[in-house]
Amino acid sequence: MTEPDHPSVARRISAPPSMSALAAEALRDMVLAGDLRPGDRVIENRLTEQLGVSRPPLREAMRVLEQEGLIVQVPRKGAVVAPITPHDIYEIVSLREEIEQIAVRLGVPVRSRERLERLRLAFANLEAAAEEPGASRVVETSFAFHLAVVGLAGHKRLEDVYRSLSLQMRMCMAMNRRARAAIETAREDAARHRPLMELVEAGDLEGMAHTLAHHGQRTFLLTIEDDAEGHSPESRAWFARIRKEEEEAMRHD
Amino acid sequence: MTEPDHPSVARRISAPPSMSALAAEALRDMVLAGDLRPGDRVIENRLTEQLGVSRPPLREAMRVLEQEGLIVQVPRKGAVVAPITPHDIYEIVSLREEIEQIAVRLGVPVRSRERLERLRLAFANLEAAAEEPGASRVVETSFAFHLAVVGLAGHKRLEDVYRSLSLQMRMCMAMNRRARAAIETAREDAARHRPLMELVEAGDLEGMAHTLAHHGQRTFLLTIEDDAEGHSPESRAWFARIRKEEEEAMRHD
DNA sequence: CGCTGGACTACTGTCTACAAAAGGCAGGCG
DNA sequence: CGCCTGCCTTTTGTAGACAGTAGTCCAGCG
Repeated sequence: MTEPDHPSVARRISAPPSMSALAAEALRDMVLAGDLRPGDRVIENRLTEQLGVSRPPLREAMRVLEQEGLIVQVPRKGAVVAPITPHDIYEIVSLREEIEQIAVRLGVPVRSRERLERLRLAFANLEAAAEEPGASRVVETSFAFHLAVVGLAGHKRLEDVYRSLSLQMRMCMAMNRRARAAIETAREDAARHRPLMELVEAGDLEGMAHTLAHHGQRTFLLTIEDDAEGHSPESRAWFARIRKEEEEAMRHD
Repeated sequence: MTEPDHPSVARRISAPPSMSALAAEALRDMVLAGDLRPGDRVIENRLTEQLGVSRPPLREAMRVLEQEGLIVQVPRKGAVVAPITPHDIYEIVSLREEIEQIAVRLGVPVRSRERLERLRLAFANLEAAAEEPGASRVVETSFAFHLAVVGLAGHKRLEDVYRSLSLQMRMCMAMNRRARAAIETAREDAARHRPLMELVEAGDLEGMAHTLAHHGQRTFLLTIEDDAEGHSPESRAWFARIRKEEEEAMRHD
């Protein structure tokens, strides 16, 4: 008779705090907070004593981070935090935007009550965070809101890709020395979410697609230098186009 | 003096045959070949002696397969080959198609010589495989050709997602008892790749986008039952729409 | 003074072993 | 006869240790 306990309650626990999951979360936070910057080596032994876990769970965690695109593993060399070139920025932002468009096209017509409710909750959180003095929660809740918009489609695979891209984007924001500016922009950007929410409630598909286009770029454009190395032909063209559109939009304000 | 060996040649070996990679490949082949069917449990101990590797590399391999969407891990229950519902089919095929559209839109205008060359190679392989009696290589090379089309965009993240979706699609094809029919369709479908290739050479963006739309569906529609369980509202609507479009297209032939 | 060869260091890849938890099965009791 | 409970088996999660390889640094020679 060790413990009768409650054999049924364990069923509800969807997250038995496995060391791997904990390690993954801690590692992800380190990257997102900028403690680990792109290009930094990720040494297993160092991390194990730093996080207080053994190597196997840490390796699992690194696998997760790799899947999320935050670190890359080189076969016999070890792992590094994913280096970010302008081309990567191009990939992340352009794909992210495309996915938002797809999600809206697929999800808005459905108007699932449950998913709409989740979106409203995310919106409420966002507004609450915008009121707070600290700005860190603004970034987090803003990303959560966008994720909830994509979630309207009820498309798991689409959501997974979007989640990864969002994480990579946050890593980029943490990386850059102009991150503070980015956060401020995010706060100002939060005000733009209200009209978006109204379009959702109205079921205005076209309006949402239009609003979402170039919505994230504005925030993000400030976080990088365009004279950095690692440009590809398409990324160079893309940056030029975005900047021009941005200037145009500024004139209209 | 153990071995002077050739310390320089090892540099060129990009793939030191790590046990994990080997295990991943073997496991993937098992799933794609239908030896492991969706819903089957993936027992670690059984697989280790079957593949002749130890548990750690096998776990790494399972992580890779999970990332590819071929298996799912339930925390304290073990792993199973990803079960496929009609809703999953909807997700896979619809997203795959969207990505092809994006890739063409981004990639065709660039006309990178190197990527075009890769595509031509894939096309040559496909034509060669279509001549052979065995049909297995037709499926493989057909998927490779489509991947090369997506590769035109030079968008790594887009390609990765596409690769995953293709693998899941192949798993579905292996799963179904009407797989033989699907393969035959793929062979007939191979003939349709020639006009697509010509559109690429001509740089006809609109034409490609139009040709790619509903291109894969035809092949794939045969591989599933529409009366299966696991439908969602959107998947049901999607199936209905696709079937109608398909019938329409048949009439035009 | 520069280059090349070798040895060293430190990291990753792999394996064996242990502990804990969940599910299945059998036996007993109501 | 059915249900509940306790044990057992199976399987995963975790830990620590070992070997192999790649990169680096130093010393010796040209």
